[in-house]
Amino acid sequence: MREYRHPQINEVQLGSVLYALSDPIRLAIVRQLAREGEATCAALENGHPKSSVSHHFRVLREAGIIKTRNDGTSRINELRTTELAEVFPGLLPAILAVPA
Amino acid sequence: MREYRHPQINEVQLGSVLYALSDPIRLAIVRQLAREGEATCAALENGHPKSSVSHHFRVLREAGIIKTRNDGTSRINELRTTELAEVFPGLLPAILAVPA
DNA sequence: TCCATAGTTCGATATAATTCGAACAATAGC
DNA sequence: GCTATTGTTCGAATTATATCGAACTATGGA
Repeated sequence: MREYRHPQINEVQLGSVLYALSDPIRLAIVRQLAREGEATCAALENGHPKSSVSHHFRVLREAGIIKTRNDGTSRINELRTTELAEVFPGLLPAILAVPA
Repeated sequence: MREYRHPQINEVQLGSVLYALSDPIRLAIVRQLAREGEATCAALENGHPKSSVSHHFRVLREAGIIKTRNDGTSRINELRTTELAEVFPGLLPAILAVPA
């Protein structure tokens, strides 16, 4: 399967990041990735249909919040924590500190 | 003119705050309020039609980000900086630290 | 090769948000 | 009371987003 386009970290827009994280499903995905480090898409489905979850991953990926790599038939996702801290210091920690 | 409903600070939802701030016009309003402390709606119009600006103020108000009080025919807006810091510590500073 | 697994993409529907003019409301001043 | 100023609300058009089934792609293993 083909590679994904991930934006360069300095192309990442604050507005897109905030928008992506304003959705409860996407925020839950991000919280879980923060806890677990990495996870496949399937591990983050939580009962939602695959196609919906795939959409949300795309939004997170294109906003610059997650990085997805291929591993066999799976995709492994992780937060771009360090890079995001460079351009938006304190933002992700402040969001993740809020109790779910 | 009647008073506005402002949510209690502990009713404020993270998702609503992030959504409200994901819009460029609303973020610009918030940045200007952070610089200037308070401002009337007219001072924040920046060439947009009144009705559009009024809509954005409402979104910000209902998200819990700004407080609006009446002063004659004007409304004076200010950020709920201290209260927001109680429930989402570091969030607003992190956002405002990003260069416009 | 055949089949299962993991995700993506397409397409259609439904819901929500943005935009802005026009009409309205409230206050201040003359 | 009349008028100007400030902002809200309504209504309608446009645009964007979410949702999810169905078809598809790619990989791995028997």
